[in-house]
Parts: sequence; structure tokens; C-alpha cells
Amino acid sequence: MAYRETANVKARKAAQRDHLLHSAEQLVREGGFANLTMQTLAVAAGVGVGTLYRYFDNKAVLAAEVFRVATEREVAAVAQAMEHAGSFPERLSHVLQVFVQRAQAAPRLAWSLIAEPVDPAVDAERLTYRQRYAALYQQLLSDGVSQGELPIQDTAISAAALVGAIAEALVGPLSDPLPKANLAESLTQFCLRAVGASPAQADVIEQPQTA
Amino acid sequence: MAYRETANVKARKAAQRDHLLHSAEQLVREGGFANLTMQTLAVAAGVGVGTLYRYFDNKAVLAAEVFRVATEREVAAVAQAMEHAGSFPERLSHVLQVFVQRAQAAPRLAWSLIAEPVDPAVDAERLTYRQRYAALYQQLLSDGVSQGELPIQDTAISAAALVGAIAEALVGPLSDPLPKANLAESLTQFCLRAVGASPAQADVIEQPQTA
DNA sequence: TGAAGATCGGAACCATGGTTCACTTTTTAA
DNA sequence: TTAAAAAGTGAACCATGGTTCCGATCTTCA
Repeated sequence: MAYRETANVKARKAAQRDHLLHSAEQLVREGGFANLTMQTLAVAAGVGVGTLYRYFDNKAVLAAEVFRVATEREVAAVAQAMEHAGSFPERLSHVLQVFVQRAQAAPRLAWSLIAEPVDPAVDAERLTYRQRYAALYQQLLSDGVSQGELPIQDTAISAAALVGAIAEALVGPLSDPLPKANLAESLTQFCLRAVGASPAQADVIEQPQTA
Repeated sequence: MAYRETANVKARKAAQRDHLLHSAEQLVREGGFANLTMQTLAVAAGVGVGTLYRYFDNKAVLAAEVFRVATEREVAAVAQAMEHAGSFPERLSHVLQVFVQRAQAAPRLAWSLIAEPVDPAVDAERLTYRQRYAALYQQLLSDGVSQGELPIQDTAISAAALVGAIAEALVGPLSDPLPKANLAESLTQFCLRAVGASPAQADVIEQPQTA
């Protein structure tokens, strides 16, 4: 017996894995999942290709994990935004504001997570997360309905439709040219009405100062 | 001079091309664009692989054309449904009914056209057609606004959001298990409210008789 | 019928990018 | 310092599926 895995080694291994995931996400931020190849990742991370396979079984697993880490962050942000206390319109408006702002801050990543054509393994993750989002919105809708703020409706369908509407408004054709300053407001209007909330003013949207 | 392209030959060529496109669409209906390879298409159409290249420059062109033909049909159906005279709610409701019914009649094709991960050339077509749909809906919305049936709104954003909501509700996670008989109605409610139409009963949905 | 022109066929070819593997280097504990 | 064990390396390998090519077959028209 002359070698044992010390805490030191374990930490280094974990750090390396993190480093690889981080490099991979960086590549995706720059050029989408299409830009994430084992060769380019190896170069970007400063390791040999073989090393990648010491940390991830294969490319699909790696890509799926990158997707998961990034999306988990977004879901968490939305979930947190949803905890915001207040009336239904206030809550939904706040969530949308957070979601849109985050997406617009990293549009390429948003596009990759929401709409980029990716390999089936990653796409499967996408389904999972759309369900996660839908579940979050469905909960919000249930709250609204049980508080009498919203009319009775099939919250599963409404939630899915919300997810689609939000996604398309964000990455859809129109968003390409310019960031659309009024997007968050218009989208909020749309969503509030869609689920039958009274269209009262909800939340002041504070624009982050530019320059 | 001993050979000239006769009308006869020209007709045969066109027929062959149609035949190839038709076979290709059949493959897509069965297993999505993933199922459309040059080899399988050659077998399915009963021709050699080389023949395919006599009619289409390369695979991307072929796939894009299949997509175009199929989607054009759907867009036309929606456009026609939109000509339906009546109040805004009647018109939108009628359009949605047509769209949903067609999609549910060929769910796999709908999935391929709306959501399947496909190669970039085809995906570009998708963008185009989403814009086409959005343009149609935007027109409908403008009509509604100018008739005073809808509140003033950014119709470009509303239209994109509608397209997303409809697509997601159709192919989203929830629709997988069962066809959701109430989908068309719930979705119609959602969309009418979203754009600020009065949620009055619009159109009786006639279910096609099953058995 | 025959010569020119065009299509058909499908095995061979090739490009891309993921995966492997024999070898080197590093780490650990005695 | 040394042996055991693991991690790192990257050129070679391989699988998939698109693309090519040339001989065989079919059409046309004088």
C-alpha cells in the first residue's frame, strides 16, 4: 500500500472537474453548444482530450451537465423571485422582470438554453427544465386561483402556455435586432391578462443604469 | 441534334421530384427528421442514392424543402382560417381550433415541425415560418385593435408570445400523455384573455366523431 | 435503328468529430 | 528514494452518414 486518495487529492479532483465545466460553459456562452467539442474544450481548459474522459463518460454526459448547471441557476433565480410576497400581479410581474433581465444580460446563453438545436441527450434535459418552469408557474397560478385573484382554469395548460409565450417572446425573431426595452412590460401585460388577472399596475420596473 | 427535353420528360422529372419529396415527408412523419437519411430515403423511394443528388444539391437543401412544403401547408390552413369573418374572438378561436386539430391529427409531424432538434439549415426555415405565423397573428391583432375590440398593445410582442404559447401548449411536456380534449378550449381562453379580448363564448368547437 | 444526351444505381469514398490506449508524469506512503 | 496507483496526454482510431463517380440503362429524334 503506497497510494491512497487523500483529502488533498479529492479537492484537486473536484476543482479540476469544476474547471472543466466552467470552461465548457464559457464555450457555450461564446458560441452555443455547437461550439462545444471535445477538442476545443481540451484546448480551452488547457488539458489533453483524454483527461476529459477521466471526468465525464462521454460528450453527451458532459453537455447535459453543462446544461443542467446553467439552467439550474436560472430556475433557482425564478423560484426565488416567486417567493416575493404580494398580490398575484406583483409576483408574476416580478418573476418576469427577473427572468427577462437575466436572459438579456446573457442573450447567447439564453438562446442556447431555450432554443438552440442540440443533441437529444441535452434536449431531454430541456424537457425536464421546461417542466420545472411549468411546475413553478402552475404553483403560482394555483395560489392566484385559490386567493380568488384568478378565474378557475386548467392551470397545467396555462402554465405551459406561459412558458412558451415567455420563451418565444425572448428568443423569437423579433428579439434579434434590438433588446426591446419594453419587452418585460409588454410581456407582463400579456401574461397577466392571459391568466385572467386584473391588469392593474403591478411592479415598478427598475432599469439597471447603463453608463 | 438528337435529344431535346420534351414536355413528356419534363413532366416525368417533376413527378419524380414530387415522389422523392413525398417519400421524404413520409419518413419524417414516421420518425422525425432524424429518420431522414439519404440512404433510407433512397430505399424508401425505390431509387439509388445518386439519384437523390440529381434532384437536390445536398441533404440540407432536401430537408429544408421537406420542411417548407409541410409547413407551407399549415401556414396556408391557418391563413385561410383567419379569413373567417366575424368578431375577433370568433376569428381567433376558429384559427386555434383548426391549428390544434391539424396538429393532433399528425402529432409526430407537428412535433418535427415545431420542436424537433434539426440541422441548422432546417432550423433557419423554422425561424422563417415562426415569423410567418407571427405576422399572421399580428395582422389579426391589428384588426382587433383598430376595430376597438382589443386594447392598444405592442402587437409584435403579443403575436410572438401567442405563437410560443400555442406551440408549447401543443408539443410541451403535458401534451405527451394524452391528447387533452380540452386543450383547444383552454388554449383559446388563454389566448383571448392574453390579448385583452372580452372572454365571451366565441365558436362552438365541433369534435370530429371518433368511432 | 442509332447516336447523342440524360438519368439511374449503389459501392467506394471522405469529412467530422467522438473515443481509445499505450505511454509519461505526478502523487502518495513507507 | 522507491514502488504502487492514479491522472494526464494526444495521435491514432473508428462510426456515422453525406457525397461522388462511372458504368449501365433509358429517351429522344432524325
